[in-house]
Amino acid sequence: MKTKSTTELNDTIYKVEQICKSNKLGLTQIRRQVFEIIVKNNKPVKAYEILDEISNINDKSSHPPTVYRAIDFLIENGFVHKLNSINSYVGCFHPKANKECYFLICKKCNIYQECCDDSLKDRISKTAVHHNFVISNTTLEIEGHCLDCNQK
Amino acid sequence: MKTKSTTELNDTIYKVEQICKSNKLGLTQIRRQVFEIIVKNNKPVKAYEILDEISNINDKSSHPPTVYRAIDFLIENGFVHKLNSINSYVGCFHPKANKECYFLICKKCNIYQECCDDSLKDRISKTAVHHNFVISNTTLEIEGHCLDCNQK
DNA sequence: ATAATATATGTTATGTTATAACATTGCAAC
DNA sequence: GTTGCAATGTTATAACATAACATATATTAT
Repeated sequence: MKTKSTTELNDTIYKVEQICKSNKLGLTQIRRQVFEIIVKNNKPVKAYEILDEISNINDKSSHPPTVYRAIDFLIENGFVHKLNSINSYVGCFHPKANKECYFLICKKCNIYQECCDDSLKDRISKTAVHHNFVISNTTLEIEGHCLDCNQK
Repeated sequence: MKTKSTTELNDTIYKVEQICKSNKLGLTQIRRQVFEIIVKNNKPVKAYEILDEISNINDKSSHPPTVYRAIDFLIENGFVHKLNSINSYVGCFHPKANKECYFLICKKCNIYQECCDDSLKDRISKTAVHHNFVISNTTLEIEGHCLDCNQK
């Protein structure tokens, strides 16, 4: 699975900054730090891993609520997604473009890919309609093995 | 959302008993109790709720591993599914028929429905193929509101 | 029947993930 | 400059889950 380039990472961070600016969302230092930790990791990150990194960066120990609050902010605004199946967080590489994101998670190398194609989205929404159900939030996480790991 | 009838519940329990018998799976007392608690609740159940009920039934306090081990057995054999988005467990009403199950979960009344249609399954598997990905496990949980709750 | 083995359960302790509740700070608007 | 609000700090604890080892129960081979 292809990892993200530095350019992609910086673009993503820049994009989020712009969105926050134009929407008057307070991208405070901590929120920014948490976001950077998540996107730069390039793999799903755990809340307590973020907590450790934040503590290191700022040279003083932080507490869980600090991190969870930042994560909440980032999720609310579509900059980060939670992978429920592995209690981890990942950056969104097309913030605001998709409300819903679907993921492929490689169990071996732990790298993930977003797979938000419309046909899948359509299929899910048709399923909901068929059951008279109004969607507020969808979790689709496909675990397995990516091409690289499968060939090894 | 329609709840399950007593007949359906009993059928499900009976079916699981038969599957265990013919596959030489030890459906021990605790495993059976945990399964019954899950299916009879008719809504997603939390591990510690099960723990309480088990303790009541058996008139002595049980410990978390007892419940989690039973859950593991039931999940491994396809009798129960975990809803990762809400850390809860639900019974499967067509055990063994589907390896993967997809769910609609009403945030208001907390009732859930399975929605394992083939077209959805196909779409997901096509998505995986398209990304050169081999699926081992899929989590699809659609949260929102069911017809009844929406009309209120 | 009995020993050997495997399977399941009991028990204690602890690890991991997440939030409640309240105090404090920083900053903008009046 | 004080009121109000958003964000953060801090303490404590809730909620979810497993490791590790002891004991019991079932299965099987002899």
